[in-house]
This record gives sequence, C-alpha cells and structure tokens, in this order.
Amino acid sequence: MTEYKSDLLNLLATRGHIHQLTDAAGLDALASREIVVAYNGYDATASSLHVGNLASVMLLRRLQQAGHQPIALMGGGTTKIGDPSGKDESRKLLTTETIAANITGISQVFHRLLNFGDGPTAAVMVNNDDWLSGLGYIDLLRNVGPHFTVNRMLSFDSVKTRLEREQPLTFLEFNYMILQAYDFRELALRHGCRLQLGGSDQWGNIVNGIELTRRMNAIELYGLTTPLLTTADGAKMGKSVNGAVWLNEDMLPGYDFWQYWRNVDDRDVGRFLRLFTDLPLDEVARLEALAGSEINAAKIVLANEVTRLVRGDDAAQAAQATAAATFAGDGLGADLPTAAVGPDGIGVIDALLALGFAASRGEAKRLIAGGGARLDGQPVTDENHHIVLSAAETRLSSGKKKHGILRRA
RNA sequence: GGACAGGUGGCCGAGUGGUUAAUGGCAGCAGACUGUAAAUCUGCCCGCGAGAGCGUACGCUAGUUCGAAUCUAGCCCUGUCCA
Repeated sequence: MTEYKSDLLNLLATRGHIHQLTDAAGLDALASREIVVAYNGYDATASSLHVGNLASVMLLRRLQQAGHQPIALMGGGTTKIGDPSGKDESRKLLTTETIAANITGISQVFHRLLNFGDGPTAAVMVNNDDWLSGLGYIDLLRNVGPHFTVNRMLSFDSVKTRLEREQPLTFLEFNYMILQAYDFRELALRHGCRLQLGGSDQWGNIVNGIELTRRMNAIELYGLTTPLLTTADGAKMGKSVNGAVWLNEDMLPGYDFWQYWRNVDDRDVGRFLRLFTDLPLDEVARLEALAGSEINAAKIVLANEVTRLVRGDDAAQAAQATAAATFAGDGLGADLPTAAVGPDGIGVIDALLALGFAASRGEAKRLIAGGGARLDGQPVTDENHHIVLSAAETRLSSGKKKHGILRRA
C-alpha cells in the first residue's frame, strides 16, 4: 500500500476507502498543510439513504476524524434532472415536494455520523437547489457551455453505456454532468471546497467539475472515488430480503438492519469492519482472522458496531438481544415483528400475511407446502391449520431466519 | 417528416395462430447440508380458490378468427439511418 504523508490519505487508504485519486501527490500535500474542505453529493431519489451509500457517509466521517471539513450536498436541484450514471433507463421525474421530503429523510443519518457543531471542521449541509434553480439558461450556456465539448461528454461511461446498449438518454439527463460540475465549482467558491468524493461511477462527473473550475477560476480541485461496493459473491451491496437495506428506521426496522450485517459473507467481514465501523485496525485484523464458525463472533461485532453508528446504541442492543433470544434459545425477542391474535385464533395463512412473511395467500401456501413455515419450531404442514394461542405469545417463522410473534390480543 | 428495426412476466431473453400462465438464464423464496456464512443439490416462483377451475397478463386501441403474445389497421414509445 502506498505511503502518504498526510494523516487523511493514510487513514482513508488503510480503511479501504480509496479507489481512484485525480492527483494523489497534490491532495496529499494539501491535506498535510491545511484543513481540506470536501463534499459528497446525494441525490434525493428516496426518503432514506441505503447501505450502498453508507460507505460515502463513513468517508465524510473519516474526513472529519482526520481533522478536515465535510460537506454533505443534498442534490435538490440535480435530482430534478436525474443522474444517468449506472442506470440503463431514465428515471421518472420527481416532484419538487417529493424531493423536499426526501431531503428531510436523507439528512437524518448525517446528524448521527457527522458533527455539525462549531469550529473549522464542523460539518456543513447544503442544497444545490439553492444555486441551480436560479440559473438562467442563456447565462449558463454562455458561461459554462464553452468549457464542455459534446465530443468529450460522449466519451464518458455514463453516456457511452446508454448509447452502446441503445437505451435512450434524454437531453435532460445529458445535462446532469454539467450541473454536477457546476456544483463543484460553486462549492469551491462558496465554501473553499477543494475535494469531491464519490462512488467510482462518479469519476467522470468529478473530473468535469475539476476541469471546469480550473478553466473558469484557475483553482486546482481534487477528486477521490471510493470502490464500488459489491458483496463477495459479486452482487451490488445493499439488497436484502425485502429490498434495499435502508439506513432510516422508518424504512427498515433496527432488527432487520442488524440482521443484514450479521449475515454478511465470511469473506466480507474484514473489509466491512474497516469501512463501516470505527474499530481500531488491529482489532479488525484480529476479528478478521477468526476461522470457521468463530467468524460469527466477528459478524456480531460488525452488526453491533454498524447498527450503533447508524441507529444508535439502544437499537444495537435491542437487536442483539432479540437475535440471541431467537437463535440461541427458543425465547422471543422484543424486536421481532408482531401480530395480534384474537381469542378465536387465526389461520396460518393469514398469520403469515399479517407478519409480512408472504405477499399473497398463494405465496403463503407455497411457503407452507415447501415446509418453510414453523410454529414454535414445528413445521406447519396443513395450510388450513387454525392457530389458537395457548400461551400469550407464539413464534411463527418463515424459514430459519425470519421469525415473528403472534401475541394474544 | 421518411426508411428500417424493436416494445414479452423483477431483469435478460425464447416464442410468429390453438396442446402457451408463456422455453431458458439471472435475481428471489423454501428444503437438505452447515456456522443465522459460502458452495452444492432439490422444490417453488401472476392473483383468487381446498380443488376441478376462474380472473388477469406479452406497449395501447380496434379488428380478423371457433381460437391471437403470435395475423391486420391506427396510435404511443425507443433505437439506427436519411431529411
């Protein structure tokens, strides 16, 4: 691994955050002599960020830990355009109201992971709608337009893949990179921002911003991209049983969030501990070295640490307690999904639906037919089985991992 | 505006008049094995129904036909080339 002079780059490198740097030596020198202001942009396409975004939020956190200043940029303006990077198809356009609501949701996690207090390294949150919305079309074309050639824009991956796959790329989306470049320049001027962070798919957009600012203002900016996070079996990170692994509590219960980390592939444990927790590196090395079933201990640490950072101490403890009770003993954890059952009882199928273990009656039946439904650990074979609770609580499970509680109403 | 190609289930992709709820792959769910891991093997994978079955579905609309994802017409959308 390359040795850097600055604490910042050394920290980022050892934690596994660096994929590409535009000018490693230049940035290294800058970080060694002054506080670097850096930003990462987030599109407001959903009301919460998900695990796939977490690495970049952690990156902002590291930046602050190393004594520099993070800016979280909410893409209120750029979301109105839609980033074509990494997408085969155009996204539906979101309304201004939706975008505003999404920004409120997304910003929550930053308050947990970044310090917005006072001082030169206090985190800052900005919204690019503040400057993008007021732009005049002709002005923008005259000021920014001359610095972009279509020839070069066409050479960017985000554009090229669309064209090669013969997928539509609208002029609207084509302009996204220009606005993102404009953002970088704007932040450089307003906040003295010198560094843009982003996923590896953002390389082209970042380079454009650097280029534009050099031409228009003769300011030297830097870019750093993070590795595209895939799980060891090659899938994009952040998908789980019920879709995306959201960072916000209202989108995904703490227990499920915890379980996501508890169930990561053996091969991912070390990498994830470095990226997503603040554990010291020698501790990570020790945990990572655990072999066989002992690695499960490391996964529990991972789940606890990440949940603690993102959801808070209480959520982490509750989730771990529930997991321990559910998997080790035959007890019931308080965090499991629960459905109330009246004195007349409930059919298994309805119970499975009530707990969210099946999306339709047919799906519930298939689950039962496949032997995946269990009542207090006993497989249910009859899809018409009627459950009348003999105890205050009964455990209903779908498979080995999904458990829920039927509670007497 | 013109010529050509195309629009199929979450995704990719077969299917060109009935036996097609639609081959196959991926993703997903479950079972076995295990360590709440991976790999592997097996089953499932539109909705309703206990079931025979019913409903809905192959861009949209209308038509031809006993019968259409498959044929015809119009429309919408996408791509390529031309203007």
